Amino acid sequence: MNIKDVAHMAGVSIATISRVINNSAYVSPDVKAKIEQILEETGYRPNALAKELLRKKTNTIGVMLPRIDLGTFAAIFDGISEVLTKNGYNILLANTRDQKEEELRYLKLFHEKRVDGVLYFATGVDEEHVRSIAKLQIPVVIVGQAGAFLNCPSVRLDSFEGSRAMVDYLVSLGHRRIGCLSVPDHDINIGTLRKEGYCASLKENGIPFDPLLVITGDFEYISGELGTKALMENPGQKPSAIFCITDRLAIAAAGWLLRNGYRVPEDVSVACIDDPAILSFCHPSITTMSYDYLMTGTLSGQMIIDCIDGKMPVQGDVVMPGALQVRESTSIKNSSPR
Amino acid sequence: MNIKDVAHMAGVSIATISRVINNSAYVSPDVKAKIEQILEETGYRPNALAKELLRKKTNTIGVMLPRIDLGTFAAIFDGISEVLTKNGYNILLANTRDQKEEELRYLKLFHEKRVDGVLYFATGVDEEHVRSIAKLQIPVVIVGQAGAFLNCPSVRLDSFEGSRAMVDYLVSLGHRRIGCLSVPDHDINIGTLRKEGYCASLKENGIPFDPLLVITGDFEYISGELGTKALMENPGQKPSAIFCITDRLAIAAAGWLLRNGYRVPEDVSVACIDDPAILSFCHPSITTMSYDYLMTGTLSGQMIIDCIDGKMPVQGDVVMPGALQVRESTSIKNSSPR
DNA sequence: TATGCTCAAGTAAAGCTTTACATGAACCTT
DNA sequence: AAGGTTCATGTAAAGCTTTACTTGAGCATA
Repeated sequence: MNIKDVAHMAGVSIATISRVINNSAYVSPDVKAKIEQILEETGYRPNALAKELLRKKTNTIGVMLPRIDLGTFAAIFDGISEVLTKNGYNILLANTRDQKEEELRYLKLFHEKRVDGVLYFATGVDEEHVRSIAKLQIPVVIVGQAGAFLNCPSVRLDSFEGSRAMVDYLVSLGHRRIGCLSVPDHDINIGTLRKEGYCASLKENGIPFDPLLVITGDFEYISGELGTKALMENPGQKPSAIFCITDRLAIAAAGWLLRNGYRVPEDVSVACIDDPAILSFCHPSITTMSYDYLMTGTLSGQMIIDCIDGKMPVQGDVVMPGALQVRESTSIKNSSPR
Repeated sequence: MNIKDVAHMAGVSIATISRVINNSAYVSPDVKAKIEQILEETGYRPNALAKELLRKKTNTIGVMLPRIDLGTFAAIFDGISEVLTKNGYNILLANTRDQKEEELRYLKLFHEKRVDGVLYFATGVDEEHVRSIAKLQIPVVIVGQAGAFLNCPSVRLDSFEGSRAMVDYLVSLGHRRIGCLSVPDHDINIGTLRKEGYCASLKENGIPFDPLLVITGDFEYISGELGTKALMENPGQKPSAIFCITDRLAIAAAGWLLRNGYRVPEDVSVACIDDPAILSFCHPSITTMSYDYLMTGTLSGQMIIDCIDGKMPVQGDVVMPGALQVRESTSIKNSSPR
């Protein structure tokens, strides 16, 4: 079923059908009524491929992100999809599941599908990626934590500052031995800046960096459990607080501590970065650095639209500030630990 | 930049370029080498719109789901995207955020974009939706909890049976007053069958249904908190166990109880349906009915591919069984409650 | 009545690709 | 040497839409 068939049924030319569908020119009332009836009966919908091929605009944005199942990414994505949808754009989602090869494959796909723009949650970034993205020749907005690059506008969470502020807060509670559950930093990723923030705070506060206090794992719960175990079974002095570079690690850390006879926060304080809703509702609720994820999403969505429309965004790089959320999982260092 | 430009640069016809790109026919080595070099230099990629328009196949699957930020949906989606990607399909994601109007809009979009098939996580289903879907004239696979309809193949979680088994389990622990945190059932949705399972178990076990024990909210944490509060401040006899129709409600329920001086599970047991990873790692870990979400996703992905390929799936309707996961949040009813 | 204008609808091109069919050169066979 | 194959590449159609331009009817004006 195409526009030609409809035209044939109505006994008019295809141009007239197009005019009725798009309401783009005057069509006499009786002809219009007849065509509308046929459209209704047949359920005909114009072929977007043909239209987009002609117009050279697909109204599609490629969204590349590493893991849609992480609460914070999902929340940002929600903001993105709200704005894009409201402005008539659709989303071609590339859920790379942290696989770099997939990113390159998807970049090719974005190119072939002629998306109007790309929202890029950077994870592993190297020369080849940068070249691939540049080849696209279309607007790109960087979203998330990785540093700005590629001369693209970006919306980023202030991970470094947030981490530093959080560790500062732990120090202000009297903690000096502060464990850190982190991730490998072979690529620019979410964790890198956060670990740097941790280090910066220690330095400012005159606390020597102890490599035994930093455990490197990944973003999964199990890593939080294993990391906490490693910290607490460390032959040296146990930490009185654990700083986790993301929420899942903190939940698992608190879980392991409670399950192994430690009290949270009386014996060990737990804090992290990122604030999915769960952190407020679990027990103990978890002290964290919260960012406005929905806003992060809507801003980046708006930014890519502006780029496409040729309006250079006034502010090229937006840095979203974190807000300290003090909850039940942190307290003043207990001078007589159990 | 299009194939014509490349042909011009290489001094050959567009057909030859196409043959090199698709490796679809023999091209003499020297010509091939030259073309490949030009392709590399220019970064040219063929326009998928034109190709798809010609071939009448978009290699795109429309995936409609109510909330990508729910852990279980995200997990199923992960399975879907794994299978589809592996088979050369792309995903046009419709994240409706529980809005029915959005569903209709997206169905139209799927039609216009000429997706090859649709994976439909049914939420609110009515006459108009059924008609709209039928109009698509393409394969549809129903995913999730809602009952089968539309004569489409489906992959569903056995919500009714899972809920009944869970409540049976609570009864086997000696619980007779079992609260239920549920959701409105004005549409066929996830919650409907689960509440029915709860009722069925009570009936089988000879426990009278008490409407005061059923609290209707929504899928958010806050609902779990408010619902638990309502149950525990109920002037009648308090429940000794709370059955939640989904995970977030259970986490919030446990949180509220612990925060208000109740012990879990000694004073009140908490159990639910759905098993995102968090339920194993929080404290207390939560007894639940677990489904194989990844498999649910891969199966439904495979099914839509089979439908597109004209292979009718051998089994039209797959029902995924639940597996009881007994964890820390449930225990034998305490005969002397605090 | 002849000219010109407006209106409603039609014609055809462009957008980019794949591929069936066509072409011409080079080689082989008898 | 004539005819037949094979090979390497070119030509052109089809897929479906939007829209600039064209057409012809009907009417108004001088």
